[in-house]
Amino acid sequence: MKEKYDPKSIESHWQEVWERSGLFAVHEDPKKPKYYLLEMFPYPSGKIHMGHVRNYTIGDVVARYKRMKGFNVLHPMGWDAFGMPAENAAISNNTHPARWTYENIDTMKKQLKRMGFSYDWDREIATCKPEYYRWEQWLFLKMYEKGMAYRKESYVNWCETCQTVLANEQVEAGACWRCGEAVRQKKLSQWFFRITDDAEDLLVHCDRLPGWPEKVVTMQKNWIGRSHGAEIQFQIENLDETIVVFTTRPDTIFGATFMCLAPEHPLVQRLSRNTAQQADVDAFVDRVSLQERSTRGLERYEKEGVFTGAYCVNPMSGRRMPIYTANFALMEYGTGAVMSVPAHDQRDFEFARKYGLEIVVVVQPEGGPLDPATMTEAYAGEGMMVHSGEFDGMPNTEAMQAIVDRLEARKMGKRTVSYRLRDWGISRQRYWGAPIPMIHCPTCGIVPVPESDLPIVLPEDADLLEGGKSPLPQHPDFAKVKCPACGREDARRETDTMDTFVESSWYFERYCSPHYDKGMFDPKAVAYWMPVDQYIGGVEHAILHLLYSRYYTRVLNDFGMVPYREPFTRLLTQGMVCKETLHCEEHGFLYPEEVVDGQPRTCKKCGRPVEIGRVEKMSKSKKNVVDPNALLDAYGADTTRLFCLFAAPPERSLEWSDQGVDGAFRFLTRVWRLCWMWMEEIRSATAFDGPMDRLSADMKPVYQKVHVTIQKVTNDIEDRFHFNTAISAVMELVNLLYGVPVEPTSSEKASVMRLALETVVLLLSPIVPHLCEDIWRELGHKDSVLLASWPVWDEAALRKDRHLIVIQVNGKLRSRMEVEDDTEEKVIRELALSDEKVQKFIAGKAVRQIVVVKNKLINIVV
RNA sequence: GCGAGAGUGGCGGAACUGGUAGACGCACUGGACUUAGGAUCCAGCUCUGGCGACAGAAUGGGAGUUCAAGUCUCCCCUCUCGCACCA
Repeated sequence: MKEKYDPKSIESHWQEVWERSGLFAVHEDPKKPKYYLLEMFPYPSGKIHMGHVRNYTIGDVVARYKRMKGFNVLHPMGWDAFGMPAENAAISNNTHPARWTYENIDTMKKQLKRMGFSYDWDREIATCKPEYYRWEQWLFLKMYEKGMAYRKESYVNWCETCQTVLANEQVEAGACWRCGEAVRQKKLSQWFFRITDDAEDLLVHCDRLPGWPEKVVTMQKNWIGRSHGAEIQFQIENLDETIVVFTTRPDTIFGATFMCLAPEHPLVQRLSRNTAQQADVDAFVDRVSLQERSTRGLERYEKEGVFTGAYCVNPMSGRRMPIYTANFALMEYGTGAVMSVPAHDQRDFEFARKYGLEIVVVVQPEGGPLDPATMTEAYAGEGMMVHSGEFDGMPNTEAMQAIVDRLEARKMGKRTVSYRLRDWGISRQRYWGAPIPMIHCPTCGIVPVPESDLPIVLPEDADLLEGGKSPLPQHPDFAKVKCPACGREDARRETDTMDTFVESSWYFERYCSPHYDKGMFDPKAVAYWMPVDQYIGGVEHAILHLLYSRYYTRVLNDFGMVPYREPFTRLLTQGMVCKETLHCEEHGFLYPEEVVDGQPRTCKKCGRPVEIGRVEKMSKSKKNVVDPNALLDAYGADTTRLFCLFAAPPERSLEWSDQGVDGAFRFLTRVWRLCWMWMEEIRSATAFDGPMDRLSADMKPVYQKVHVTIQKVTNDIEDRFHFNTAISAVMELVNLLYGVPVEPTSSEKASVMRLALETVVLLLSPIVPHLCEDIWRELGHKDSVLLASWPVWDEAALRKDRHLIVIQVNGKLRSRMEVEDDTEEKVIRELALSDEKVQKFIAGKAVRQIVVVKNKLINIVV
C-alpha cells in the first residue's frame, strides 16, 4: 500500500504534468459543442484572497465537469490591470504602477496555478497592455463618430482624496466607493457614453435573462429606474420662457402651488439676478450645490429652499406659483424642476409647512375629506378628484390620462418616460488607465486621433505626483501634439484616461482571440465562443460591471461586430466568504494568533477576555482573513477546494471554519485509504458493466448505490450547482464502500469495486482533481481523468423492487412496512390496516378515508 | 421608506413537483485498537417524559387551505443585502 495521502507531492507533480502536456489549451472545433465558462477576472491587487479561491473553484468544477461531458470548454483567465490602487501603491512604495501591477500578476498567477485551476493560460490578457487597450481606443473613435461618445460640461462627482471624477455608480451613500471620502460636486468637461439611449432596451431585456438570478435582474431594473409621466410647461411671469417639469402625477396638477428648481438649474441664477433675493439665492446655491453629497443624501436632511423672487403660472389652474430653489430638487433627474403638490407629496408637504405655502387637496381618499389645515402628512394614494375644475368627481387614475390629453391638445405638455439611469461618465483624471484618443486644437476644437496613430500609448516614464494627481498634463511629450486636422503645433492631447469599467466591458470577447491584431477580436472566434454560457462572480458587480458590459455589447452589436445583444446567458453570483471576528475591548479586532485559547479566551497583550464577534465578511480591518497560501501549505489545493464547495451552496455566504477544513481533509484521506485498500484487488480487474441481474445479493446494493450516486451528483452539478449535496452523496457512497470487506476475495467483488472506486474518482475529479488524477493513473489509465467521460447512470439500477411504505394515521407517522414494487393499493390497505401498531390507533374508531401514494405512503383518516 | 432574499438541532447545512424533518459534515459522548494519541474504526447524538418499548412537542410567531405543510395562502416579528429626497 502506498504511503499516506500527501497532497503536496501529488499536487505539484500533476500540475507540472498538466502544464507540460498543454491539457487545458482549447481551439475552435466546429465538431464539438462549445461551452464558455467565465469567472470575473481579478484586479491584480497583490495576492489572491478567499473570495477569489471560492469564485474560481466553483468555475473550475463546472469547466472540468463540462469537459468530461464532451463540451469544448473555453476557460480563460486574465487581469483587470488598470486602476487606482496601483497608483496609490506606487506612490507609497515609490515604484511604478506598471511594475507593481506586473509583479502582482506574477505572484497571483503562481497562486492560481497552485490551486490546480484548468485555465488556458495561452489566452491570458492584461488590460494595461497597449495591444489590449488600443482596440478600446479604436472603438472610442467609432463611438465618437456616431455620437455615442461625447463631451459635455457638467457637474460631476468629485473625490478630493482620489483627485478624480466618479461615475454615479461609484458613489455610495454620498461617499467615494474606494476611499470613503465625501463626494463633492465640481464642474468639469468630461467624456460620456450615451448609455441612456439604450436604457429602454437594457430594461426590456432584463426580462429575457432567465439564467440570471432574480435579485440581479431586479437590481438592474431599479438602477435603470423607468417612470412613466408627463413633461409639463409652466410659463414664467414677465419672461418669454417656460419651466419644464417632469411629473409622474399629472393628475395632481391643480394642487401644484409652488415650483422648485434644483440649485444647479440654469434658471435659478437668471431669475434672481438684480432682485432683492439675489444675495440669498447665490448664497444658498453656493452652499447646497457644492455641499457634500453625503449630507445632502442623508435621511434626516432637512428640506430647505429660497424664494427666487419670480413666479410662474399653473397651466391648468391658472394659479400664480412662487418659484423656489430647493435642496431636494435634483438636477440629474427629470428636468431638474419639480411642480410641488404639497397635499400629495411628502417632500413638498414638509417644504410647504416650513415656509407657510398653500396646501390644496385635489385627490380625496375614500375614507373622508382631507383638511389641509389638519393634515400631518401628504396623501399619495388614490381617490376622487376635487378642486380640479371640470375633472372633479373623476377617479384620479382616469384624470391622469384626461389631464395629459388636455395638456397635449394645448401643446403645454406631453407624455414622457424618465429614467434614473444617467449617461456613463468615463473620464478619469488619472494616470493608470487607457488614454482617451482625442486632441484639443485651438483652431479646430476637438479632433479625434487618426486611426493609424493608434494605440496612444500611456507613457511609462511618468512620475506620479503628490496627492495622486495625474502626471499626464505635465508630461513633456505626451500632451504636446500636432493637430491632425490643421497641423498646428500647439494642440494638446486629451490627458483624461478611461474608466476601468470600459476595459472590463469587453474582455470576454478578447479572450476568444487574445492575440488577434487586426481588430478587437476575430469575428469567427467570437461567433464560435460567444455568448458566455456561464458567468460567475460576486454580487458586488450586479449593477456596474454587468450593466456596462451589457451596454458595450449593444454598441458592438449596433456596429455589426457581434451577432448577439446580451453577453452572458447564465449568471451565478457567489456569496461572500465570512468568518467570526475576535474582539478585545482594549486592542480592538484580533488575529487568532493574538488570542490565548482557554475558557474564556483572552487577549495575549492585556489578558482581557476576548469577545467572539459576529460572522462577517473577511477583511483585513476585521482581522478575520484566512490566507489561501497558508491553507495550501497546510492542507493542499484539493482540501481547500473541497471545503469551499462543501460548506455552503455557492450563492450563499460561506462561513469559514477551521474544523470544517479538517473535516474536508479527513474525507480526502478516507477516499485515498479506501482506494489503496483495494488497489491490489482491482488493479487488474475490469469495471463491472452490467447487467445488474448477474450480481450476487452482496454486490447488487453496491452497484445500485453507485448509480444512484451518479445520478444525484450529475443532477446537483448540472441543474443547480449544488456542490455541497453532490459531495455529501459521494460521502455516502464512500461510507457504504467502507463496509465491504476485502476478504474473502472474488472476481465479482473486484470488478464491482473497480466500478465503484472509479466512479468515486470520476465524480470527485472536477472538485479535487489532483487526488483523483493520481488514483486514476494508478489504476492504469494512460490519459488524464479530465479526458475521461463523465459516468452515466444505469436506469435499471435506480428501480427498486421493494419500497418502504410509511403508514400514517391522521397524518401522523405510526408505522412502516416494506412491499414489493407496484403492490396493488388494495393489498397495501389491507396490510396497513392489519398492522399491529396501526391497530392501536384505529381501534374502536371509524375509518373515514384512506389515501394511498404509490410506493411511498398510506394515510388512514379516522 | 422602497425593492430583494433568508429564518430548520450545539454549529455549517439536507429535504427535487406538498408525502418518513434533520441527509452529509463539524462539535460532543461512549466504546474498540493502542506504550500513547488531537491517528483510525464502531456506536450514540432535536427537545421533553420514561430503565425501556414508547408517547408527546418541534422547521421565527399566529391563523388558514389540505387526508397530509419546512414546502402553498394571509398577517406579524427578526436578520442580511441592494436602492434611497427619483418629483
